[in-house]
Amino acid sequence: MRWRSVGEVNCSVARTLAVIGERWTMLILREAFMGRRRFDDFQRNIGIARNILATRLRALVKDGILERFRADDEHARVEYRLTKKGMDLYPVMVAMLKWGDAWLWPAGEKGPPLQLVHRGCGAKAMPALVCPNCGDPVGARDMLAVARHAARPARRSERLARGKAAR
Amino acid sequence: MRWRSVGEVNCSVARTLAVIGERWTMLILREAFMGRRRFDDFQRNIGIARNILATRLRALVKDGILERFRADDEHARVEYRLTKKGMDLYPVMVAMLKWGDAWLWPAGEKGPPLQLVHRGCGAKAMPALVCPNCGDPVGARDMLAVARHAARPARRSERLARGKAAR
DNA sequence: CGGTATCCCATTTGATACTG
DNA sequence: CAGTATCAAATGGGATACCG
Repeated sequence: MRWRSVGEVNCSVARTLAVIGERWTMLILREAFMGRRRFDDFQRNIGIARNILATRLRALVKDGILERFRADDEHARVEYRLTKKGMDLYPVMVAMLKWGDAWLWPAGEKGPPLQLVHRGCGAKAMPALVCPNCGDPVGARDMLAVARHAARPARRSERLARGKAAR
Repeated sequence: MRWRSVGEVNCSVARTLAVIGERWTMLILREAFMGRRRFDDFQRNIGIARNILATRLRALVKDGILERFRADDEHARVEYRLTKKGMDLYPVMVAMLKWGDAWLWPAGEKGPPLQLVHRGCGAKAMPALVCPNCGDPVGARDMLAVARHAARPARRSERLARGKAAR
C-alpha cells in the first residue's frame, strides 16, 4: 500500500491518520486548542516554515477541522477556528499529552509545563479513559475488539482449517 | 524549528509526536494491540515496505514501546510485544479509532468494521474521556490548561499590561 | 498581517532482489 | 521467517524573498 491510499482503508485508525497523521498537524491543533487562531501566532509558536503552515491550514480547512474567518472590519484579520469536528479531536490531544507527561520527562528535568484543570469541578487532573457503561477505567487489556459485521467470531479450530484450505 | 528537535521541546504533545508521529507507526501499534507480533504479519496487514517496517520496529524497540523476543526453541521465530509503555498508548489509539468512527464514514459506506467490548461489564461501547475526580465526560471546552510552574494564573488585565510594556 | 513564489536540499518511500 | 541491500523516485522541509 502507498501512503496515499491509507485514507481509503477499511479502518478508522488508518483513516484518521490520513487526516491528522502528518508531522506538524497535531502541533497546529495543539495551538488551536490553546486558543490560538492566527497565522503568525501559529507560525511563531510552532516554529514551522510559513509555506508549510499555509499548506497544512488549507488541508485542515478542507477536511473540516478548522474554519477560516476573515474579520473584515479591521486590518483584514484572518482567524482559524476549530469546528465541532476539530473539537472532537481533543481526546487524541489529551491522550498524547498524558502519555508524554508520563513517559517522556526524565527525572533530571523540570517536568511537564502544563496542568489541566476541570472547569466543572476544579480538579487538577488529566482526564481518564473509562467504560461509559460501568465507569471503570480501561486499558489495552480491558477491551476486546470484535468484527462488527461478523455473524460470530470464528473459533481457533476454524481459523486453522481455513488457513489449511488457503494453501 | 527543524522537525528533528521537536522531541526536545518543552511540550509533551511535541515529544510524543517525536516518538509516534511518523506515518506508519500508529498502524504498527494498531496491529500490536490487535495481538499481532510477527514481522511478516505486520508487513502483510499494513502493506508497508519491508525495509521501512524494519526501521520502524527498530525505533519502537529503541524507544521502549515494543520488546523483541526470539523464541529460539523453534524456527528462529521473533516476536515483538508491547511493553507497559507501549500499552499505555492505548488511549491514543482508541481516541483515533473513535474519532474516525464518528467522522470518517460517509453515509453510503458500510460503517466501521470494529466494535469494542469491555471485558469487565460486557458493554459494547467506546471508552469515554472523563474527569477522574467527578466522573463527568470532558471535551475541549471543559478543561483549562494552566502553566504548572507559574505562581498563579495571570489575570486578563495583567496580560494586557504586559503586552503594552513589551511594545 | 497573511500569505505566495522559488528553489534547493534532506529525508522518506517503495520496489525488488537477496540472504541465513 | 525476518530481515538487509540497493537504488531510484517522490515528497516534504526550510530559507528567503516578495506581495497586497
